[in-house]
Amino acid sequence: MFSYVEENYLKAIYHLSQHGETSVSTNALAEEMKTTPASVSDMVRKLSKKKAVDYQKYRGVNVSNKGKEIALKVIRKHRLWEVFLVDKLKFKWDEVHEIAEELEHIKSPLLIKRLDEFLGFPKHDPHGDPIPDEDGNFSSVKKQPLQDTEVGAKATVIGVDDSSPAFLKYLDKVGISIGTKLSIEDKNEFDGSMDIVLEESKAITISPAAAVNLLVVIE
Amino acid sequence: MFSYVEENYLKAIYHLSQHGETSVSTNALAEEMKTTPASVSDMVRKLSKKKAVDYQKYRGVNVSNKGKEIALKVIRKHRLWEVFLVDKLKFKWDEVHEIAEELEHIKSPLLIKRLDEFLGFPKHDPHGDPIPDEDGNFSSVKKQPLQDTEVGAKATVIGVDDSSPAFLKYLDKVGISIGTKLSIEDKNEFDGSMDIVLEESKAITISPAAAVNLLVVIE
DNA sequence: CATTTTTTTTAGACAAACCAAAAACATACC
DNA sequence: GGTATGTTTTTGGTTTGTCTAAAAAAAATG
Ligand SMILES: [Mn+2]
Ligand SMILES: [Mn+2]
Ligand SMILES: [Mn+2]
Ligand SMILES: [Mn+2]
Repeated sequence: MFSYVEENYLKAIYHLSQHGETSVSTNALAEEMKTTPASVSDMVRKLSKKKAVDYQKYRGVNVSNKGKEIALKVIRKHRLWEVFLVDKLKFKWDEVHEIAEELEHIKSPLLIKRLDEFLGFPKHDPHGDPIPDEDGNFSSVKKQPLQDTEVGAKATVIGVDDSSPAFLKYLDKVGISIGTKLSIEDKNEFDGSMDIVLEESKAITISPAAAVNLLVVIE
Repeated sequence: MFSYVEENYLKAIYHLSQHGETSVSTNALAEEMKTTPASVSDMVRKLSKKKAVDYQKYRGVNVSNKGKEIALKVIRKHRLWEVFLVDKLKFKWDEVHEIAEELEHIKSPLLIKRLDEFLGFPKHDPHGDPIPDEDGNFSSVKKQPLQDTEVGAKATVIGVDDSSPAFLKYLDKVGISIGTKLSIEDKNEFDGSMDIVLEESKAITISPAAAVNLLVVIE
């Protein structure tokens, strides 16, 4: 029905539309998919013909209900496999994304049902992202970038906005993981960096680049 | 390096060459791959250019050392995933082949290493077939079709030569699985059927069609 | 409203897989 | 040894999926 490339496009469109604007531009999508706007235009027209996206020329794209369903199924599979890799096969959280990119395209729905059961119906993946259920529903708490959190607040890390190994390794190094509690001590006007204290009283300073990608929930 | 279709071809060539003749004919391969001789000729030429098969026109194909290595890696992955599906996800032995056909093409070698470890380094898949190690070595006991076994012999079922759901379901129904011990009571000249008694003293008669596909080792 | 930027279309390319029909070949029988 | 027979290869072509450079069109900007 849908090739794995088409599935990847739908996932990317869904992702970008969640993140930023209502409508996803051709150029933004081209950058995300590491390809050219012309290729994106081609594919988007194809997906539109298949009713997987809503698309008006020059107006950007959005997943249709059908497209959203497909995207969420792929996301569900991706995240469940990530849990499997970390919980069962002892991978580290920065090692699983690439492998899950392949596994997410395995078709069998029964496989995913059984995998979900085997993993104990997890609600979040190793990066703190929620796992949609079979119907595409998932609970979302109102998380925010650490960057946007007030001085004096106490917060808990519940996710990351950048799952690159570089960032995840950095977090490991400074001692931050999903569930880490922290308090914001100060923001430095000069360079936008933030002084925070982790639950075990460890004091660190983190850059704005890190702070925008660290998602927290306020206590 | 090799597409999943190429991997499937190599697996099929290896399989046919193990089974029957030294050299695999175009027609035999076409039948196995459910395609036409013309397509096979095409692909075989391509694989030959890539040094994955030894091939002389009109003389049939064989996997090269390189091709054998690839085939055995795919077979290893296939069988490990089958063990995973049956042992961990509670699939039945007749349900796993299709899914493993997809999973066997996932690339990460580390994934397979960890999976092997997670499964406790199994030596055989759910159908009794040996799982090659990382270097492509596997132990093979001298199994034979039940068909070729003498009246009066006692034997243990160690594999099947046909993994189709139809056959596996039939075996479930009559109470035969890997490890079942049985004794051969009689062969009926008339239709080639065999009377056997299973370990729990259950007496059954099985057709030649079943007997050729049931692999046993004599005690 | 004119210039710049963004987006789309056009026109073409490539690669992987597939197949029907024609041609070439091997070999087995007379 | 010649010829009929079945097998294999080649030819020529299709489909699907993806990609790009460059031209054209639309939108945004000042
Ligand atoms: Mn991921
Ligand atoms: Mn993730
Ligand atoms: Mn199998
Ligand atoms: Mn098997």
